[in-house]
Amino acid sequence: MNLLAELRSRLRQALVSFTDSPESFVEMLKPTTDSKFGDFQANCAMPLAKQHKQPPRDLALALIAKLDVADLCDPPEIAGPGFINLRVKTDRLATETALLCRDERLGVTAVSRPRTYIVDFSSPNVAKPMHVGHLRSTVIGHALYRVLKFLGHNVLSDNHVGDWGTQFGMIIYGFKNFRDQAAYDQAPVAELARLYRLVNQLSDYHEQVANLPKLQQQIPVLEQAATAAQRLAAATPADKDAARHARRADQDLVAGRDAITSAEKKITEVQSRPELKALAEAHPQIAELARRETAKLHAGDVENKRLWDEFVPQCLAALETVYQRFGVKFDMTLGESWYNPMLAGIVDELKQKHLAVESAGATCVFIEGNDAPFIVQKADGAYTYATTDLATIRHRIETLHADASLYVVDSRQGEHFQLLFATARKMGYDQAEFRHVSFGTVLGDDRRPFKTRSGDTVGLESLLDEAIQNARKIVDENSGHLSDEERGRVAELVGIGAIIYVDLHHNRDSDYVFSWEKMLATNGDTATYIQYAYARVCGILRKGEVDVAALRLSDAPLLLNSPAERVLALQLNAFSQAVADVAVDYRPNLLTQYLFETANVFARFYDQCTVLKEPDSDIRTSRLLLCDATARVLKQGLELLGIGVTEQM
RNA sequence: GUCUCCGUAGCUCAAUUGGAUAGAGCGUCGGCCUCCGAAGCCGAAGGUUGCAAGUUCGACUCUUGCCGGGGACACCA
Repeated sequence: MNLLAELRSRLRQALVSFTDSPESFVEMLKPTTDSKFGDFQANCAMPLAKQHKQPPRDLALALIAKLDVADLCDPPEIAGPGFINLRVKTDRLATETALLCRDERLGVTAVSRPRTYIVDFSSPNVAKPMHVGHLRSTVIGHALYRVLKFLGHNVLSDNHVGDWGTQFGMIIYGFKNFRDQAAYDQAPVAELARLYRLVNQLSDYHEQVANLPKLQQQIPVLEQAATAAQRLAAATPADKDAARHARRADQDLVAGRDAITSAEKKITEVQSRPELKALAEAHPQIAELARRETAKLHAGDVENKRLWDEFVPQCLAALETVYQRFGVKFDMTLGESWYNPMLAGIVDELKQKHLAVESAGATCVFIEGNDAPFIVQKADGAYTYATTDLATIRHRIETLHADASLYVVDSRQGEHFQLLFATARKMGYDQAEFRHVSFGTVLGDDRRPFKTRSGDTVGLESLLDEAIQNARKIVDENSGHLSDEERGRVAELVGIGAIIYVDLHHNRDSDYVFSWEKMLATNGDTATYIQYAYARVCGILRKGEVDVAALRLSDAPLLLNSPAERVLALQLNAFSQAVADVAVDYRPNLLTQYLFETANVFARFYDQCTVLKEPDSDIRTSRLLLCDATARVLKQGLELLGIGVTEQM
């Protein structure tokens, strides 16, 4: 039984004589913030009292009189301004826990009305190797996918890869002009990645060379503006606008100088290397030519399409190896190219419905309240990712019959999704839920957003390798009892688990600072801590040669005589709620938090209650039941997050 | 200029969406292995939640203003 849900349901019944809309008050029943207040607290008496113009404690008293929880709780107590504190009867907790220990799904009941969810995550550009910037989408999306599925929903994961954009023009251009055939034969994807970087760098070089004079000319202007603004601000100290302008002008000047430094750096990088310089000089129009290759591909050029057909499967296969290491599987990988045939139809429909209009040569949808247009066709006739995303929505709703579509994408794309969803609703797709499950940026040590262009980005593969290597060192120090092969397997679980956990345990809205130290940590609030707790429970069951199947089949009672046992039992009963909470607002960190607490509560239990050495056989059996259930909760919970466990480490 | 997000312990982050004394981890200091796995447990120090007003029984959370920072803003996805 989900105790919280049950108590809320009881409260709902009690509330009918106090309010017509009990739901918001029902949700004010929560686990206590401090165990001295009992197990659950209802905070609804205060706001209700206000509605009824009564003293809150009086209202709390009246509410308690209507609240039928005698079978579940000790008599409710009123505390402070009108908090109602509930403490679950220990014998009732014991019988509930006994049931939980026998339940295959650990108290998590499947939803009564399953929905069809599409979870859209990871979605890298197939032309470039994945880097740490792709971590969050992949890891968060995968966790949500597994949680929703476990809750009984019908869930499809979709990797909406970028396989049709300008980057392929660059690769094709690079392939035609710069390829190292031997390198390509040996490691095609690496060679393609090199070609992409090369073409990108050369295009960038010419752009910077062209831009630099303009940037330099601007400096005196900016300097003048800054001094003038400062003078004005100094002359009128009370004028806040003047002060703000002065600061702004200062910032603009700094930004202008930074732009020059950055441009100069890019230019010298090419010029300082003769072979690069020669290539740059030989290909002055490279950016335009690469764009033309893209256009030819889109127009159906035979040669470019042949190259594309050759490249894409190899790129996808390379991505697949990374996903395998993370244990991620997609139900579909429908990239941009897949929607290509539908794009013209989308634009036609938008025009027909008078949703799209022409503006400056481009076809745009304007959403009231937004200055920026939603461009569905560029002036040159090319479609954009806006068009693709609309086609994707149509497919998901008309063919896949999705009730909800989750886009696990960087928060920087918030405006795009706002416009996308608004446009989709105008097109008539207004029944389904569209949700941008946004997440914050991964920052560098300098607290600045991780830049992909800088060249210093950490590849996802090397991140994994490093984590596993580091874990291996720690495993070697700690696990003399394991064979070489077993240690390798454990190091992989620990290393990859650490990475996944670091990402998931942050609130997804927050930015977080990438740090090797934290990525590799195996103590504290980490996956390793929980995996270790799991291994310790398994150690008990193994040493005791416990037949867990028989144990679960037995009708042995749960005995909760010591505080540590009671706390553990309560914690295990909260599993179903923790899983459900993740799905409410798509927040996996609620589950990492729960699992860390569970492991922590178990560690205290482990410290305070002997199991195998317990002389009283009833108590021993009861504790073994708790151990078994703890192991299963930890394992199930970590697996929902995409993290594996091992019985020995 | 418009829009948007953020500011919490030395560091990295939470805070059940308005609840009781703001919590974890790391780091620091101090205890605990003749006892089921010490990758562990227990304890201590560490805070004017950027600043100022307001809303109310009650504010990290909501409102306004200010300070500081990130990000997005017409043809890249």
